[in-house]
Amino acid sequence: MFRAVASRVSFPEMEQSILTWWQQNRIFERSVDNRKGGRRFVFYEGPPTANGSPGIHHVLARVFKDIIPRYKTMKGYYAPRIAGWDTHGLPVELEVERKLSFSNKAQIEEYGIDRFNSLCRKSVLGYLKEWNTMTERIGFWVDLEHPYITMDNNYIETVWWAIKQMWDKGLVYQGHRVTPHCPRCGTSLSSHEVAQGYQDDTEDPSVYIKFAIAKSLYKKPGFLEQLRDGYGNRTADFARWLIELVGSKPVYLLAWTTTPWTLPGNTALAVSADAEYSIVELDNEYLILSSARMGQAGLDNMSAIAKVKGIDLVDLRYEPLFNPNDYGITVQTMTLLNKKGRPSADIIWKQGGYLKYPVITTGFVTMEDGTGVVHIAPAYGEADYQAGLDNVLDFVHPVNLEGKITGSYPFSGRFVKEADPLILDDLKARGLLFRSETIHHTYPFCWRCEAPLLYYAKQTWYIRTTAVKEELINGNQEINWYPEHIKYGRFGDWLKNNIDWAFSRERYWGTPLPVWRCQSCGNFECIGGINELKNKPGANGFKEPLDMHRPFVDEITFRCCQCGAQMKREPEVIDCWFDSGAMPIAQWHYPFENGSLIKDGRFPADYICEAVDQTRGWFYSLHAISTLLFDQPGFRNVICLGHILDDKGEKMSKAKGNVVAPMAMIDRHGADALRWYCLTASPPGNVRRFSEKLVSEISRRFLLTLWNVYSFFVTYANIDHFTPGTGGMSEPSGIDKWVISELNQLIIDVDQALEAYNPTEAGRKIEDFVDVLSNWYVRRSRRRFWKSEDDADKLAAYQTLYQCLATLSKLLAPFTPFLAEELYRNLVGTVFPQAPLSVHLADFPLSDVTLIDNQLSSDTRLAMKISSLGRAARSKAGIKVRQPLAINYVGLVSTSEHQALERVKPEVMEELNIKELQVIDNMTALEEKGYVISAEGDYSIAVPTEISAELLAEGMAREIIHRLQTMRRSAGFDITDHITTYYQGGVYVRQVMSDFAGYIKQETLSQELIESAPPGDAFTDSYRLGGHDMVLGVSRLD
RNA sequence: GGGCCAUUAGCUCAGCAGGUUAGAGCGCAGUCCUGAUAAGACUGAGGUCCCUGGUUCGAUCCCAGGAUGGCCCA
Repeated sequence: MFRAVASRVSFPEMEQSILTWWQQNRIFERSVDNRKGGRRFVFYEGPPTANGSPGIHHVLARVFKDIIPRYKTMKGYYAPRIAGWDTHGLPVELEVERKLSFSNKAQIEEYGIDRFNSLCRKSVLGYLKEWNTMTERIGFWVDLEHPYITMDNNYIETVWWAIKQMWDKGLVYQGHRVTPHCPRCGTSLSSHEVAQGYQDDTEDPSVYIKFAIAKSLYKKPGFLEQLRDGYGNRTADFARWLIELVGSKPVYLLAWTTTPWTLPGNTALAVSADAEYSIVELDNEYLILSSARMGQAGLDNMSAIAKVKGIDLVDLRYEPLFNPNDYGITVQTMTLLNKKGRPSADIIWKQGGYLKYPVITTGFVTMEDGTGVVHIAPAYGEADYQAGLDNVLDFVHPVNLEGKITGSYPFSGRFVKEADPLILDDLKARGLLFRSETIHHTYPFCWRCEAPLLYYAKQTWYIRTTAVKEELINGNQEINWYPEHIKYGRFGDWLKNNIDWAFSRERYWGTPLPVWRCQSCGNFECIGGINELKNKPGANGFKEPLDMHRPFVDEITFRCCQCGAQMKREPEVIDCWFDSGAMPIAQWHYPFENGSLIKDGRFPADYICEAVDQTRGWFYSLHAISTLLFDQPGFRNVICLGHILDDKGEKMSKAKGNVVAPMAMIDRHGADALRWYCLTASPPGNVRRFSEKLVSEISRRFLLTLWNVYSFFVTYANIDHFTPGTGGMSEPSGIDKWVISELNQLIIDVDQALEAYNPTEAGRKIEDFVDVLSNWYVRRSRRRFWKSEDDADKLAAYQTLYQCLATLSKLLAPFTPFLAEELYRNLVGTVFPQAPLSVHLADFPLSDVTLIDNQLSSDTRLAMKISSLGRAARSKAGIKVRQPLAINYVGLVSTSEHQALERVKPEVMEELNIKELQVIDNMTALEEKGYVISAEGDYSIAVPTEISAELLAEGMAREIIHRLQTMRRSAGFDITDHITTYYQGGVYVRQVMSDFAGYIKQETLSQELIESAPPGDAFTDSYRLGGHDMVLGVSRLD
């Protein structure tokens, strides 16, 4: 006997009891351990931060993370999975800062880094319980008892080891980087924070500045000759030509900017190599600007005295607007290797005591705005900085971290925005301001204090990822991306444009940068482990128990191996993306423990899954670190999920109040419903609109339908004491063979789709199958289950439906683990004691291809099609299906389908309640005879509207049966109860009752049909059917 | 400003080497069936396949340009 199954079900309650059972029997652990001999399947969990409540997008990710390893486990793979928590980083610090109402770094230092970090440590796992509850409740199987945690000493030690590896290969260096900086908070902001603070319609100056060509320099005796030696004839000849052209009049390059305060930092002007530039005369002076931009600069009607290409202007020298040497500002040269290989020329300039200030070309000069001559200040823009490196420009930075001008300028000491008008006044007085206006544009502000952000070059530690750029790109070839376009799209482009990874942060709560610097000679040393640090000569400052975080690690010093002075740690911590990217090794404390993990198959991952925003986050850090350390990608297959929006297509945010709480959704609809929604509602890579309506719809349409089939099966199987695997010979009918054929095809389809990391397609196939199982197989086979004879046909029906449900439980196990378990334990567990205890310990079903019958499949499709058309025609004619009809005629275009129709004829006849079905060529003739025709595509069907008295009587009998059945149920009788039926009516009713007595008795389990008023205790009702009044009554027999 | 993705019925989504009449579910209107019953089936209404060009005998599909939305980056 199966456990009785009610047709009504609370999925959340059912799931809870399954959940408890799993925990009691440690099913997850066993599902993993059982497969220990099998091939490894490696899944990496991208660690979330548990300092906030999990959202619906986390559920989406976890469902997709879960399904593949579950499937692989059932396919025989050994797939241990470890949970992980990301615990470091600015978001954690900001959360704590908010709690303490801090607004800048000075307050943190004042408060004490130790106290601050201990609050971070407490705060970061504050929502761990909620996360674990959610994770377990949705059935995401991952080892939550032994998670990796990025703030653990062991984890940090591996990260140090990784950095040291890179250090030893010369891949770690200190350089400058331009970052968005909040002058009020005194800190850099992450790109995420910057994105939050853009304000449209910000008013800023829009000014055109004249940069004077350094004529006096060119006129110095011997200078052009020197230039010719250093830079070649072209540069010298062009300079000479220009000087001669303008004669005694001054000549200016006209540039445009919206940030006058960056002008003192200007050290170059950029032009577009291919663009045409005009030299125009105005008020006894000459201006050079892009021909295409003259209109916007107010020079519409000017005619050029000469036109040149941008490339001609390159290396032309101009006078600084503010010579830094005059204002006490240090000039640095951007020291990286000069890629152009012309050191000699720079030496000439420097020896002459001249500033460099050249015209250069860059790719980013546009003709969209400005003058086609772009002001370059390497200290104040990322592109400018890069241009500075490429061209070995001078570097001038007269602004401090509070955003105030330094040096001895007339506007020194002012905040940059306040300095803007003073700078313009100064330039105007010297005749260098060509035009001054204002514009409205988008500009970033600090999201906390609303100060305008300034882009500064700051000192930062880098990992030279560009050194392995080719390897990164080649490694990407081996990764299967789902959806595919990410591979050469977003991710591929990112790799193609790879720049070195600025991985240090001037913050507090993070993995400390393991670099010590000698306070005397400046020698750097990188430390790759705790023992290494302890064994350093003169190592000092350790505290037990060891905490590798700041400020404790800052206390540790040792002796410089070069000069013997004290080595102190550099103050930075590292980017938390490095932490998570190092998880393949750090979760195992490699190489201090688990030294074999690279060789024993624990690296790389076979599968990872996160949302699309991780392309530049975890996907990249994982790929980069794996490539840097082991010269291979860290993962082989990745599902990249789209984002979730609310039902109106808007981003979910706490401020808007449209955030969906996953647990509430699960409490109402169950985890399986939510899982099924996530897996099948839309392709994983797409943006999706979430709405509770869709979840409940899925629950109704799919889960409840399946449940009803299951409940139907169990109810009748128990009545008939059906026990799978026992009993005599069965005789599978056509429809049995058909559904078994569909089932075996389904196994193939689902298997292939999951193998191809496409759960959505796999799920949709299952949906289709359950639909036809319920609405064709069960509906059409129902009578076979409740007929009274226990024959081979009935047995076949039970065996068939049993096989479908038992197989479905296994196919569904990775998708809806709870419902699958419920089905399996009741259908399989109760009957086969030797079978695996849980569906999740079972093997994935194997298809028997010999049972797949394509002809049967297409025949049945035809039967469905014709039946559907037949019902449509009846509907049009107003004839109920319950009314038997003598004949229907079918029109078919394809002659091959004539035979097919012959094969399914009995089924269609039964489905349409007709006595005969014939193929006919000429439909129009029938139409003239009053038949009602319904047609679609190549198919048509005709139904008669005239019905014989005999058939009408039969229809009446069926009508009466229907009423009696309804009464039985209303009276509360059991399905198997036998009854006595009473009736009263006219002659016609009496005739029908007697003509169809056997049929009526059989269908309604009536012992007798008695024509009399029903006794008082009978359930009674009166009807008017087809114009005939009658009273019916039913009473139960003991 | 650049890159990627999406745009098909009121909503959520399928679809198509380019091929006659583009589908499903929900919702709506109507009908039916029923011992799966707080289910189910059928029918109907509902479409500029985002727009404009191009390629083609033929374009929802391929190409170019544009619009809108989303994401990433500036």
